[in-house]
Amino acid sequence: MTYVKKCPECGSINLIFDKDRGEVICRSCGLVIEERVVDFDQEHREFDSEQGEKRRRAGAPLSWTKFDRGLGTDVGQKQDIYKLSGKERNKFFRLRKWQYRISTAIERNLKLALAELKRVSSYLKLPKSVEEEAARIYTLAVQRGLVRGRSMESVVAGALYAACRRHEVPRTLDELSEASGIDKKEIGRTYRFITRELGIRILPSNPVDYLARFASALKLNAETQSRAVEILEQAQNSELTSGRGPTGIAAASLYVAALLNNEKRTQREVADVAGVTEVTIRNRYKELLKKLNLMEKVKKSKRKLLAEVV
DNA sequence: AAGACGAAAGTGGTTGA
DNA sequence: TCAACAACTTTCGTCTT
Repeated sequence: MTYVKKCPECGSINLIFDKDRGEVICRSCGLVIEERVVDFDQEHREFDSEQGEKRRRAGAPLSWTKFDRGLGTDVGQKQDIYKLSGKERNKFFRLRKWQYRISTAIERNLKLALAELKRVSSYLKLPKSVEEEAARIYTLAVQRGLVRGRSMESVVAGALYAACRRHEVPRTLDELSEASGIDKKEIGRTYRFITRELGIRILPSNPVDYLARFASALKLNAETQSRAVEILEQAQNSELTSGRGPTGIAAASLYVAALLNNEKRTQREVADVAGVTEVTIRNRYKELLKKLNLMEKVKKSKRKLLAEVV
């Protein structure tokens, strides 16, 4: 189990992993390359299946979407209890009670919250990796006491939004709002709050990430979509994109691309799927025409349309 | 009649003193 | 903490197709 393949000092590939000390050492020059390495290999050999069974210790993979990360034990499962009697049984009930008490507010909160998280995430058809990330963020937020004074649901939504952004599968605040039933502004607020408090850095989302989804919602063909990507790239090169809402830009690019490819959609239609207003599309669209010298192209394609009709 | 366009006023958030 | 500010929205009247 080695991450390092070559010794940075002498370039030798003759490395040895000292399990007891947790170090990777170069055999040629003696340099300690990595300290405190955790050995993930099995620490035993199996000579037959019986030994394997006995020695293998494994469980379900760790998951942040379980409130105790998939670990955990319940005291006293039904069948066990009836095998016992009297004193022993009382002992079990006492233990159960204690466990219930010990499972703090944090854990109970997590249980509920993660259920909610799964609900929203499956509603939005988010990939597993995003769900895991969101669960991690939420868990951190709970541990830091950031949920206090905020509704659990809004923090869940905020965590999901952040996770989406980090994984470059952005959903709009509107979509999140619809899925979770939380006000858009509220989600935005908690999102900003928890990312700031947890020091999560998030790149401004790229309009391109929205194109595919919007295009399919508008039933535009692939050609139009790639046209929109081109337009978007030109726009970014002309610095038309900074400081603007990414959804508005994506929407305007699609609108123009649709015009050019004779697949016209109304501003209203595009505006609706992108969750912006027609006015915003118009503004972006105007800028696109002016700066990218697409004016003639659009007019030309309009003339062509007319000519075809006549 | 529907869509596109543009002006004007309002909203929520950021920034900088 | 407050005011200035940019982006975006809402609303509404007008023009075009």
